Amino acid sequence: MKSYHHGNLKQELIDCACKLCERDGYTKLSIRTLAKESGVSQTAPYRHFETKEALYASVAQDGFNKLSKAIHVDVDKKVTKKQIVDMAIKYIEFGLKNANTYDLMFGTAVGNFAEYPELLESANSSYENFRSSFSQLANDNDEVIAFKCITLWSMVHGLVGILRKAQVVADEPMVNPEAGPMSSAILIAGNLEDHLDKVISGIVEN
Amino acid sequence: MKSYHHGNLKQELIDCACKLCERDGYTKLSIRTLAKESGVSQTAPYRHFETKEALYASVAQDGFNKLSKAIHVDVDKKVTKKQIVDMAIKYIEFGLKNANTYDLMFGTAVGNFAEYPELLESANSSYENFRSSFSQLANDNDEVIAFKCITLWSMVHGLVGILRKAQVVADEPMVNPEAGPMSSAILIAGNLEDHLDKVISGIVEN
DNA sequence: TTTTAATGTAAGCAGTGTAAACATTAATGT
DNA sequence: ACATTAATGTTTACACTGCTTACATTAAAA
Repeated sequence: MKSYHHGNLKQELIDCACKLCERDGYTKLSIRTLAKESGVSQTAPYRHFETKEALYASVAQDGFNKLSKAIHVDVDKKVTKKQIVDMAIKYIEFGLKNANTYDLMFGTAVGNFAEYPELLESANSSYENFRSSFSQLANDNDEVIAFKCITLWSMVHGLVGILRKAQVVADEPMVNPEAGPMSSAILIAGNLEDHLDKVISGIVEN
Repeated sequence: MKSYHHGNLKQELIDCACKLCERDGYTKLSIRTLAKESGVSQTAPYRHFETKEALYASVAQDGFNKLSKAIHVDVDKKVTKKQIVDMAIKYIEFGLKNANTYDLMFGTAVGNFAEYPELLESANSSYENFRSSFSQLANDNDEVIAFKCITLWSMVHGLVGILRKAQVVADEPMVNPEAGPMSSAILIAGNLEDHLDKVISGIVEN
């Protein structure tokens, strides 16, 4: 027989929420079904998450941790441009494969990261991974590096959003550059590495 | 006394929804309060919008129309680089000033634009404005132009997302490039025109 | 071993999207 | 001019949501 106390409810809720958020989108997630899934009463989750947003924050944090792993490159040896290109590709792949989680990480569902210090830490750490790797590629002072990082990050982050929209209409038989932004986006997706190589070169040597 | 039929309910609902969505975020919008606002029964809106998503689609469409106006440049004379830089700035300003509407336009609240042909049309038209202006700047074939357009759009679109996150912590007293992505983003925001000029040059001449 | 804090439950409020059945009126065809 | 029909509105109701309050159980601390 099961005991009154669950023992590991918080983590189980997070794990389950991560799965459900990614599968159905965070909009569809309800605390009640989450509780049911863990065999616990409707209001039990509120002992571990003050609000639904707090739960979202945990899911987002988990997302940033996974992102960090996904884009990690070994910083011991000198970082090459190919590695940064690879990093960008990994980033984009992460955004596309974990689209719903990505929404939680970069959308407005969690209004202010500062209210969730652990989330803020994971998010900043993700960026710091990227920044420190990139900084080995460009011979610039910190401020210029910061500019270039944001430029690259913006582009890659923007691409994720645009490629996702494109996938919705991706079963078009023919891709015509004049047929709208989405077709063009697909064009890029089929050629991602070359594209990023060019763009990153442009950013670094400027 | 007021008549049984409203006369202009659909448009009034859209207008009201646009306002409320922008003010409070689309998450907070409820069909019931919307109906109340127009002095009509709770379910009346369903005569004009099959689902809440359909209403969102109308708000998003309105957003794309406004975006088109905001970034419009006169195409009669030869387009200059300064005009494209200006366009980018206007785009970013639009995204920041109409952040909640922007979410509706580029988020996942409206799953598939193809289900709302008018929305799709407005969205494509926005992009076509941008593309045709940009194409006058770069002497390339359609495919290369498509690539460059998506690159610039991605960057600008990505910047909107990142700058928005940055604003949340914008009251930091000191901005230090090493203090995380958000501080760096603010750095860019204070220098947007120069930054974009450089980036756009990089994209065009490549 | 008592006290206390952490973690669980039960019941209930106010709000939501939306479906179904019905009412009123504007538009249309003869 | 009038009957019919389609459009647009209302009422009622269902199943669901986040969250609050009051209470129960048990693990941890004194």
